[in-house]
Formats: sequence, structure tokens, C-alpha cells
Amino acid sequence: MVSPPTQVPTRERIVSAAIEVFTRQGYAATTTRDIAAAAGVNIATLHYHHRSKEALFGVVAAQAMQRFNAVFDEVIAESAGTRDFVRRFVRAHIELLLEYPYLVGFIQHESERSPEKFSEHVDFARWSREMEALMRRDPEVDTDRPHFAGHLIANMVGALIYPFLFRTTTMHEFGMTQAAWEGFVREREEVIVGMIVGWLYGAGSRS
Amino acid sequence: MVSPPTQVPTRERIVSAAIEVFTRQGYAATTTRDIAAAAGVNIATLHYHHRSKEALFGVVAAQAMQRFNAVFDEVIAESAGTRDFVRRFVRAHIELLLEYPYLVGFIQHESERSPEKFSEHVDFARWSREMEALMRRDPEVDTDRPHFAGHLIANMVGALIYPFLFRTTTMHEFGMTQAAWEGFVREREEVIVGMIVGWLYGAGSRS
DNA sequence: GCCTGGTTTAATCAAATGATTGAATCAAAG
DNA sequence: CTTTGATTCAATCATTTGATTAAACCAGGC
Repeated sequence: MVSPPTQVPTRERIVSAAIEVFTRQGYAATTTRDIAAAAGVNIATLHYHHRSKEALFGVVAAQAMQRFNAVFDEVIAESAGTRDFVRRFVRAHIELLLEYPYLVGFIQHESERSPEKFSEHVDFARWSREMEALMRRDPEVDTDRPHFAGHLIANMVGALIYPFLFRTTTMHEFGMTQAAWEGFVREREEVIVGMIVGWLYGAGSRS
Repeated sequence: MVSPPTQVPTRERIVSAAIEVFTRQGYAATTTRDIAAAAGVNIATLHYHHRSKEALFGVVAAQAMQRFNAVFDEVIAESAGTRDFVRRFVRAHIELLLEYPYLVGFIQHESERSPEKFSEHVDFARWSREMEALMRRDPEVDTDRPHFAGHLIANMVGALIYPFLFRTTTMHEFGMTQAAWEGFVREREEVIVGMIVGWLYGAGSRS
């Protein structure tokens, strides 16, 4: 039995198309005509449901950040300790980004263009506090290092997003197929977890 | 005694302005009028010296990649071993990126838009070979792990570029001043070297 | 002085783009 | 059936933008 043909409302179809096109091309390179075409509606219809290009972009930005908030909240809630948190964090983000490969580049580029649009929807400071709180319960982790949370995020997230930021370049330069690149990305779960856990537990290694 | 007023040629003044504006705003968000204004010349003068916006962009892309090539060649030539290489690599890039904070975001965004423009000017495959060759001489480093060079680059470069990609966000979200952010970035030299060297020398750490 | 070739400029063009208008369409209510 | 309000569309507008044109400018050679 097929579910009733509850047509997706036009307003949301436009948002879906906007996510697709904005995240691929960025704000400046995207025209309202691109989005309207992708959504299969008239340009005027787009403006009828969303006052302006900038307003529509705001909706897209909010939904994009929403995904990360959802992932983080789930990960932190289910994590049973330092190592478990790192593993869940890395795994969940790899899955999310494999589904939306352009998401990171989009957020990077646009969060520098209009920081207000994004800072509304995310609370890195809270993330940091919760991560620190979780790891402070682990006597082997020295959470009192200067900028502990900042370095943790930079190390973990940096290593995590790199292949998604330079997907085309990596594939092109190393002659990888799409499938090979995806294999490489999945391999990285082990690699990143090992590296980060090693860094967290290792004493301050000398130069 | 002042050096003779050897005026910088217009053609190069335009390129300098183009680097400034393109790297800040990206290709699509930049108009030839922006660049002409920044260079203090007429729009027609810009087109007289550079056939088109796309051609001018090509020059900028080439110069941007050139900086990284120069850094890598110098680093690899002077490095005396694994640990020394990592330290020099990280330090040199932090210095370069502190001078041009928008460079990474620019290359990320535009290398995905027009990969050809950039792949002309960079040879990651060669970098990988030379890094691998250097580390293969170190018996403590297992260079035979799957995708060794790929993971090394992703780990090291990812951790390196993160603060530059999300500079505004980081500063805003953690209430850092420009100076505090810069202090954080300089701190990262030690952190990254420690983490990467630990990962390279550490045996495969268990999950 | 006056060419000559390279350079710069104001003015302009054609295409692209964000946005609007007014008419058509459609479903639900009376 | 008619009315009403929401929705959709073709056509159009004003502005921006990459690029060009034709005239002016400015040195160096003669």
C-alpha cells in the first residue's frame, strides 16, 4: 500500500532545492533562477514564498547548522567516556558528511561571509564545555592544558573535514575514483580516533 | 636615502589588488570594479592588462599555489628527519597563513569550483612521494599502512588549516580578540607536532 | 615641434540578475 | 455556479556587471 500522495509543499521544495544549489555553489555563485529551476517552479513563486534570496539563504543556513546540532547532541548524550565520545563524534560526522559532501565547504565559506547568520544557530562554547566536562571525569586526560577544547576541536574537526574540503583535488591528484575516495574516508575513522585518543592520553610529548 | 621611486607597474598593481580581493571574497562575489577600485585604476585599464576576469583569476590562482610550492620545496630540502620535517612543515605554514589568513579558504572554495586552474600549479602526488621517501628512512615509522601519505596529509594539514578556515567563527564564539586568536594559532605548532609525531611513531592504537 | 606607440579614461553596451506586477489558475466555502 | 483567497506564471523592470569603444594622455625618438 503506497502512502497517500501527500505532495511536499512548494515552500519546502524550494528550500530543498536551495540547500542543494547553495551548498554546491555558494551564495554568490547561485542565482534565484538556479534554485527556481532546481525546484521546478517559477521565479516569482520562489519570491512569493521567500521574500528574498538573502532570506531564503537564512533558512538554508539554519537547516545546515541544525544537522550539526542534532549530531552533537545525540553523540554527547550517548557517549560513555573519552574514547567512546571521540569514536562516536568522528563516526557520526563521517556519515553526515558522506551524505552532504558540500556541507563543510559551504559552512566554511559562508560563515566567514556572514558570521551572524550562523552564530545564531550554533553554540560552540556549549559544545566545548560539555566535551571538557565529559573528559574531566577521565583522570588520564589533562583538560587543564591551555586552550584544551580549542585544540581538541581544531585537531579532531580539522582532520575530519579535510577530505571533504578537498575532495575533488584529492581524487584528481591521486587518481582516485569516487568509490576509492569514499573508502579512504571510511578508513579515516580508525585513523582519527587513534590519533586523537593518543594525543589526549599521551603526556605532553617533547619536541 | 630613499630608494628611487620605481613605480610598481600597473599590471602588477592590479594583480596585487586582485589577490587581496579574490582571496577575501571569492571569485563569484568579486567584481572587476572591486579590483579596479582596490588597484586605483579604471575598469578599462584592468581589462587592457588582463583580458578577462577569468584570466586575471588564473594569475591569482597561480601565485597563490606558488607560495605553497615554495614553502614545501624549502621545507623538504632542509628537513633532517621525520620529526624535523613535521616541525618545519607546520611552522612554515603557520607563518605563511598568518600573513595571508584568507588563502586557505580561497583555495578550498575555488579549487572545487575549477580544479583545472589549480591542479596545473601543484603536484600533491610528488609531495606525497617525497614525504614518504623521507619517512621510509626512519625505521620507527610504518609507511606501509594503507593510504599512509593521504592520512598524513589529512591529519597534519587538516589540523593546521582549521583555525584559518574558521577564524571569524572561532573568535566570535570564544570571545577571542585578534591577538588572542593569533596566540592560539602559535600555540598550535607544539600541539600539532606532538600529535602528528605521536601518531607516526605510535603503534596502531586499538579502538 | 610633432609624430608614434603604449597607456589611461569616461562613456557605453549587452547580458545577467534580484525582484515586482498583473493576470491566470485552482481549491474550498457558500 | 459563484465567490474568495491563496498560489502560480509570463512578462517586465531596474540595477549590476563583464567587457568594449573611441577619445585623450603621455612619454621617447627624430
